[in-house]
Amino acid sequence: MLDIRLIRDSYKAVRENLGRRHDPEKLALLDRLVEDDARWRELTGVVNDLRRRRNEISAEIARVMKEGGDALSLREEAGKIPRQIVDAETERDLYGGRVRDALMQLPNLLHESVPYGVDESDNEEIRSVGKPPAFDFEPKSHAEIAVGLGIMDLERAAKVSGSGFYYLKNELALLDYSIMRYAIDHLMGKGFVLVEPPYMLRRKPYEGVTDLGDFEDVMYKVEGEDLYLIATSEHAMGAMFMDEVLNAEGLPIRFCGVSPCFRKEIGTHGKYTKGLFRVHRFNKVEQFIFSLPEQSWGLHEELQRNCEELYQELGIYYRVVNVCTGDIGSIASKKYDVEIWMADGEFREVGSNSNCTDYQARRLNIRYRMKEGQAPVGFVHTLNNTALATSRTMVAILEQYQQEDGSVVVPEALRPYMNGIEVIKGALNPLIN
RNA sequence: GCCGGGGUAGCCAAGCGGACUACGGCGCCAGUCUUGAAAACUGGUGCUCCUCGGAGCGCAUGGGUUCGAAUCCCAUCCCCGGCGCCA
Repeated sequence: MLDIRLIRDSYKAVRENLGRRHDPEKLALLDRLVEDDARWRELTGVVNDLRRRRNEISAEIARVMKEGGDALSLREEAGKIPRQIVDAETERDLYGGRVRDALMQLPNLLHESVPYGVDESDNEEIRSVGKPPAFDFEPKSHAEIAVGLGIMDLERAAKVSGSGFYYLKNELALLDYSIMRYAIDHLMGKGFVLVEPPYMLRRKPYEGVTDLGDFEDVMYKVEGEDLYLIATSEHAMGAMFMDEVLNAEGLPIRFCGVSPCFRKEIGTHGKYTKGLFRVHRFNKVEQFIFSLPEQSWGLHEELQRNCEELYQELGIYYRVVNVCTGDIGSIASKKYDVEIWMADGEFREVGSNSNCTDYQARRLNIRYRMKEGQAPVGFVHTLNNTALATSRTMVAILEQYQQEDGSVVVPEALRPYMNGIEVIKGALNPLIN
């Protein structure tokens, strides 16, 4: 959420910034917001005047009655006011509600270093690390490999749950847990606090962390309850300090969240959906930071280094892009995506790293104070980064570490977590195909 | 799930239809004093709007009763205790 006062004071600059997103609807929304806000302020004055009249007369009635007098005519006059107040309030609230709704729909302001562009083809490649594996055979997709090894079953998952689900077995299930433990150990070693959050959130905190459109396209709602399955632990961790004031001396707070992620993936037809790449549930280890405003840009780079270390130690070939103004989404002020190289020669996103500045914090009312006992001075900044999403990391490992015979070499960094398994051969469970 | 008790400012806490302009304390800020600090004393300490002098709002949240609600009524949420159920 943007600061209404910033919009009032710097309308032109805000409009120009939002204009870089190639979304004319948002600009129209902004213009309407400014008009509605002016009307709201006008009506607030009217309501205040009426309330002042009422308060004055009520005080007069109290005084007269205390002196044993009869306040009949005053009471009659006072009796007319509530109706007027209700009418004026009703109109004021109409505009107030419109202002609030518009504020909740306006995206974050973009950082100046975000490249200008229309869609993902305009994202700016910053660097690539590693190199494509030198196969002297025709490489297979991860789905072919995993099904071939008998360590993944998509058909039976589709039978009972529909497409986008999977059964993982033996080495691949173990690989999933190994990736999580590997990422957890890496981040805890850097002082991140490990958090296993609630897997469901109420609507109100959820509106604070995400785009409202996600309630239709992304999150699963629990029937008959005010609860939504989390699409990422980012959401549960961001909401954690809702309506609180944090002490500056305790910032930044670094969290390492681990959870399953549930996503409807509505509107993703036509995108790459094979195998484990785009699924309705996967596990993820997430970095999340609450910081002071002046710390967040430095921390954004720190998160990026941390997650790239994870890919580098795994020996995965990847590249980093600076996501452009047309592709960045509404919450982030700046976003880096990490994309892995896949066996068909394409790079695809495995994780992203966002500085959300004060956008989520203002929606969630998470402020900070300089010292215990002092008044809050502003909103914290929040940052989130996919350390490792297990599903897509497994895609990278299966495709980049595959061998001609269909087996897959386990990256050395994961072997301690894989009971020492060096090569996945799929021989552990011969009776189930 | 049932029965009690509760939710008041950053924290603790009083008030329980009209002088509430929400008692008091802690913390915090400023001033006095001091070489400096502490202590002591004095004042301040939430949000919104505008015509910067004010006004309005604020007692978990949302409704209602009333000329007037922190106070009475209803609903919801959360916390504590007891009972029930349970991995």
